[in-house]
Amino acid sequence: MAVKGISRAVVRRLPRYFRYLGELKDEGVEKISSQELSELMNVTASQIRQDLNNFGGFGQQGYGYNVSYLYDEIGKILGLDQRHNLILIGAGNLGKALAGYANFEKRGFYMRGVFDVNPELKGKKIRGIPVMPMEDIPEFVKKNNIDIAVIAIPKTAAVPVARTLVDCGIRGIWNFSHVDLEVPPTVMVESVHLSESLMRLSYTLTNPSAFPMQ
Amino acid sequence: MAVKGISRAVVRRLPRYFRYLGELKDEGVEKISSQELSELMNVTASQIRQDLNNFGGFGQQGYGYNVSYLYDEIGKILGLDQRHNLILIGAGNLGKALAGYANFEKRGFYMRGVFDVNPELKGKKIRGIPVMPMEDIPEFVKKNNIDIAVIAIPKTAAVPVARTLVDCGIRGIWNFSHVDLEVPPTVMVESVHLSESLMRLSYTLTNPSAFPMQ
DNA sequence: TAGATTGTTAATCGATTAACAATC
DNA sequence: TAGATTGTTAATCGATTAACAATC
Repeated sequence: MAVKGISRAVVRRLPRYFRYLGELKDEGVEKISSQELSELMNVTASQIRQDLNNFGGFGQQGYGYNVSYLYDEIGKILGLDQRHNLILIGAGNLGKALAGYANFEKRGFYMRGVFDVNPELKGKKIRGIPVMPMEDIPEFVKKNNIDIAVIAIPKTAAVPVARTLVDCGIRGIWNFSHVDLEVPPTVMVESVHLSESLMRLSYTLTNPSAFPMQ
Repeated sequence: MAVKGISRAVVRRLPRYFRYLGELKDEGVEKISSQELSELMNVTASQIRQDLNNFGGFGQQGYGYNVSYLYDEIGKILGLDQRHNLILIGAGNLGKALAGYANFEKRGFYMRGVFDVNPELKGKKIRGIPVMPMEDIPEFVKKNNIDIAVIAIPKTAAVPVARTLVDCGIRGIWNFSHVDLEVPPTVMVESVHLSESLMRLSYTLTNPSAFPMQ
């Protein structure tokens, strides 16, 4: 299933296809053409066909795409058929919000441990998981086969924590701190810079002429 | 300052420039060349110069860019010199995390009201702001000159709320619900689809060959 | 002035769209 | 078979990079 040489632009769009197909599936829609899907998603049918064909021929000429099959296939491409063990670092408001996101488990993401610098939180439970002190991270990651760390702490703390995580063999980091973490090329980082997102909204409000069509 | 015809790619990068320049400024760095900044940010110097020149000549040949001046100018381009009045819709974990983000005020974003469907929350305070019932939204938006609504509620609730907001003249929506909100072209929507972000991370973990260089 | 570095044009690269032959 | 729609190639468009003249 894994295909190399997929452009970033395509990867960025895949989860959105997955979301729309999931909704169609829930609505009981059995088949859809690239044309119909393109109208739903506000993209071109050509782009949909090009994107999907990076991974194989999922459709059938004269028919279209089987919604349920395509949904499953994109899920596999995204690795959602596999289990991932996560830890959360930072049990503040944002961390709690992320840990509490119920759908994660449905997609194979299991929160296994929560860590925080605040000693008062030690032993308290977030979603049934006791909060542990930061120094326990390395042992926990190794013993529990942790793939992904969710970083929801200030940037000054995030940099050394990322180093620790890399040293104990983490594979991926979902980064919410306001810094671009530098890691070896084998470690994948996906950052969500919330303040940058808000600034983009601010830009479009300040410069409405910039996007006349949307 | 507002310039039209700026590409999406440039707008996406602007807040990142702003972040790096802010850090340089805090470190007391006075001037920087596109070359130096490019090494710091892992982009090309050419791209930096092209991006900045969309908005004017902020540099000086033979010298480089004045950090503090460039920081201020990009801030103005992003509209961060202006005040924005926000409301939060949805006082769950994520909503609380967003309301509690202290730096917002520093950038001119003021949280004025919080709304939630849960009657038990009514009158309780989030960051000093009492939670109000959803039906109070229209009056509150109009009376308090609200620009931006932050939507942190499930998608089924988000769709009708967005309609209400549009009807009472909201200018921008910062959308955290898992749906693409459909609004008139005069209303700006910036969506943060957290689950899509996590799926992209999952993809890169499942298909490591896809990004050999980062 | 000489050296450095921008601003900007031209060249390249990559991503999107259009078109159509293949095929169900 | 005829009609529909994919898979895929070719054309277009846009974004990035390279190069260098302008200029501080």
